[in-house]
Amino acid sequence: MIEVSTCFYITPHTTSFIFIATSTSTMTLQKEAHLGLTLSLHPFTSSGEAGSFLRGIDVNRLPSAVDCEDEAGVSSPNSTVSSVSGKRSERDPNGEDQDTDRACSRGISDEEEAETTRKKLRLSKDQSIILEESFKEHNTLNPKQKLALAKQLGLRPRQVEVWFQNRRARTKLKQTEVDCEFLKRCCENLTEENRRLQKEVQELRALKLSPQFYMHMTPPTTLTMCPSCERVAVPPSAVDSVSATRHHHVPRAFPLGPWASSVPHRPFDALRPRS
DNA sequence: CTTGCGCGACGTTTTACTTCA
DNA sequence: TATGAAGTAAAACGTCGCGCA
Repeated sequence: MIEVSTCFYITPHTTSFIFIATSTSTMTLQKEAHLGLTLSLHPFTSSGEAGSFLRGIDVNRLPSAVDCEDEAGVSSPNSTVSSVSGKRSERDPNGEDQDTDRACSRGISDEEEAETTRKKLRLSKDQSIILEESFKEHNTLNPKQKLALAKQLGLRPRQVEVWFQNRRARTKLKQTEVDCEFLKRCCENLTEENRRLQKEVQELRALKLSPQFYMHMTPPTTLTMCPSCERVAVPPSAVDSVSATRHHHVPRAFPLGPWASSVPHRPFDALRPRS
């Protein structure tokens, strides 16, 4: 069993937390590693850049990666075949189709095969690391950087370009998933809060209908009201720090009791749907 | 204003690989 | 154990829109 610990930070607006993934099989482990950006959004950048935080694991030593490494190695960077068309001048017209067995089995020539298929390159571990490092620095490349990186990796500039495009897409997808999950939780929390407040309203209304019972009681609670917007503020203990700081008005305290109906604006108006 | 070019975003296709029956 | 179907991640591609010269 191999244990993978991955730092997982959400957007700056959300609480950071640590995600611990325990992989019980090489498959799971490899998938996490291939994802690279999985659960590893950069903690403090607004752009949501992601980088792999997998540590201490030689991903490409896993069986599948080892198998493909020779083929995808830096020594044979042109093992891919670009597809038929392509307006980009960078596309390599010299790609050779090495999968002749498959071509023969389908009864077509190598040349035809080369023109109609594309061969996918598996990047080596070193190539992936360098690309990831580069992506962490800047998630887009100018032509000069692209050429330099391609030269360093032994890849074609087009391949580097495609890798960055796909990497940006993956980052965005992951960020969307994270945001979606966060909004889902917000919605759940608000629903629960709404339910609680509705119940409170019912209880308060019930109390208001029976003042003779209520008059002998001391005010049960203290609400604060904002003198500017004249709305009741939630007690500080029940509100998170973000919302508390967002409310810029200085609230004043007033007791709540059966006389509360004299308050200019009914405190729970905010709960009513706007017409 | 039009045109051509380069680039990024996005959706899709294809390939390599793993799992499982 | 071998094998093929199904599923998945990622490399590669096509297209569109935008900015710029």
